[in-house]
Amino acid sequence: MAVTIADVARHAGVSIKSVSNYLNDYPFMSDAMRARIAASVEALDYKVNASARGLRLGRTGAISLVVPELAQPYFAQLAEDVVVRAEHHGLHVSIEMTGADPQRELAYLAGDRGPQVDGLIMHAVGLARTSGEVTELRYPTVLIGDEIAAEGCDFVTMAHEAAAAAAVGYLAARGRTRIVALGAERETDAPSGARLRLDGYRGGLEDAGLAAAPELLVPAGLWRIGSGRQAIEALIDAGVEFDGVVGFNDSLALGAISALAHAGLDVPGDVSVIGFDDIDEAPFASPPLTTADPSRHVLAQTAVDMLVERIEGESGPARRVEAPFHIVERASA
Amino acid sequence: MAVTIADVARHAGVSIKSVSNYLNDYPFMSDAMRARIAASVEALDYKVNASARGLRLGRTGAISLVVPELAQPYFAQLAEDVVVRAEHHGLHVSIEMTGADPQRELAYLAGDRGPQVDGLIMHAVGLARTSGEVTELRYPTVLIGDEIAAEGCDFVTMAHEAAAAAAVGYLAARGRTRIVALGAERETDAPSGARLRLDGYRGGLEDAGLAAAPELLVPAGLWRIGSGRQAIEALIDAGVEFDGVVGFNDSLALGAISALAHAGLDVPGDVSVIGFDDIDEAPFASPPLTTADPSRHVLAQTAVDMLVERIEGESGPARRVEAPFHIVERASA
DNA sequence: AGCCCGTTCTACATCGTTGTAGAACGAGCG
DNA sequence: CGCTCGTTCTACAACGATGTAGAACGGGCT
Repeated sequence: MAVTIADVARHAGVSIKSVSNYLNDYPFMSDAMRARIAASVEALDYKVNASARGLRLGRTGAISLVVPELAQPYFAQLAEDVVVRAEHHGLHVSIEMTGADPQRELAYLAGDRGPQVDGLIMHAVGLARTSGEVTELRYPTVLIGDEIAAEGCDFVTMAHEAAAAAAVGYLAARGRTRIVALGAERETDAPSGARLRLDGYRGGLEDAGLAAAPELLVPAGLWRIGSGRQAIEALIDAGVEFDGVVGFNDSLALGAISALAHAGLDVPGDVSVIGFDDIDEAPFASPPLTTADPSRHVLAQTAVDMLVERIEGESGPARRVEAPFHIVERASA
Repeated sequence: MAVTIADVARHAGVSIKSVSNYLNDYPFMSDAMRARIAASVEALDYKVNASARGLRLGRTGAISLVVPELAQPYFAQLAEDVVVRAEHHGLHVSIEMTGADPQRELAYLAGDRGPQVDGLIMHAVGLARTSGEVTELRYPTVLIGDEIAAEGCDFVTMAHEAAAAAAVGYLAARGRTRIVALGAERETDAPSGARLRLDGYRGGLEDAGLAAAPELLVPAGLWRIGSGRQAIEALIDAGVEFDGVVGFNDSLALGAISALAHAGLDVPGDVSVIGFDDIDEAPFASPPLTTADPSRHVLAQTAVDMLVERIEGESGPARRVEAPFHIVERASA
């Protein structure tokens, strides 16, 4: 049986509450008592029981981070940023995966899945593509990246549209005229990140005076490197002409580079490629990947900080923060 | 205030214990009662309080996964495998990072850091390089990857040595004679993965009748793509001749490919590169990365399953499982 | 009828912690 | 001396769930 606060109290010859006070840095305590208790804690190797404390305080000291897949570099790196920032607030992070399934995303928001936590950070991509309203929220919640129709929860989002437009502009300025949108989805009304990036792509084309061509709108399922590779291979096989690719994330762009290299095409000689996210691997691709950086660190940090404020009782209206972006110039475009 | 089991009982007009029985699928209950309670649970949107249940049962329903960095693809993908397998057992996973710091690794093992959980899976790399004995274990623990001197905890490890030797053999069979060990550490007595891979490298060299050369032993700090790139750039700058690289993980190997491409060297024409891990990105590098696959999925799955057995009371002697490896042939070597 | 037994339900104690209320103490004041 | 006040400590209740013990019931047996 684990050693409890009562064991420590007995060992130190003091009351249970005094031990509790010691553990919680209660200021009105003699140094002698503090020392006695410290010695007993040490001697018995006492550790507080988080369940009991959680029950008493109504807090668990943990938050959930819900993402589609951890294996995607962008989400893994986001998760690392979130874990580090949460630790800064003394919180632990339980990580859950949805596979971009809207049902699962909903279940996490409603608290039907996942561990009990004090708050939730979710990067919803499945739900963002459907247009239902989410009303059931079990915990203080911060949504990251994509926006969904949900009441009273904070958003930390990125400049999907402006960044995508800038990426297209970047390619157009370098003389590219047939630019693929890699990751383009079928139409939805919901303002998902994917949809906004597509809007930005269209806007960028228009700004540059380029014609839109439906065959250049290439969907890619889950935005993994393998999907990007397959999609571009298929495009080449189909004989579609193109001289630029905007990958809607870096994994897709890296997949495109892989497909182009395989087909014997030069990047950026024959085709320029630009990505989105600036994942850690981007500088090391061949060629190094030019990309739109939506400030992942800022996103993660802001999301955690906002969530902590909510957990601590902040009850103002729902907030919306948009992180800045900038184009990181490398050699692929 | 959240709705409790007592609220449900009152609403349904039954005792608290009956609600508890319902929630725990107690078999001796009339269907009428079951239905009444189900309706009340639904009506009040009742969710069990994990802290209270945890306090009563002495279980939290969560395990910790402790890794050096989540941003490294290998650990991210391992984490995904662990989360998926844990979910299969109804467990949640809290992820912690150590930055490979032995002090932090120790603190997690001793339960001085991290949330309260039912068990711990750790990929220790800092501790594996020191040779102290670890005796304090707070939870049932499974160590993954590297072995450390710890009493009574299960290991799930991989064929570090044999795989590294096979990788060297693979390059040697293709006529490579000056083979770099990328990720070689300074000597330690502790049988860390890094050390075992180096031993395997040496053995492979010997088997192939090749001479060892100290300038081909290249350390790389944290095994990230950037470290691999830097190390190989420095090697080229120093004028060291080599025609093969064994990356001690895939990120390092990918960094090597990046450095070689940057220097205008052809892979595998001028230099063959082989990695270790078979991360998801390996097939999509230019050229696709040949690598030693230590069966990451098996590792993760076995670790979780063994931990679950321990949590459920299995008390046999410490076990040691070694996952098989095989070389995945692609184009980089 | 009287008994046992399985089913169905309830009351109560308990897990380990922290908040509340208040006791005991000495110092400072009139 | 008697009072208040701040400090230091203690006893007890409470958080929300589950295990134990046992009550009440009806059916089947002798």
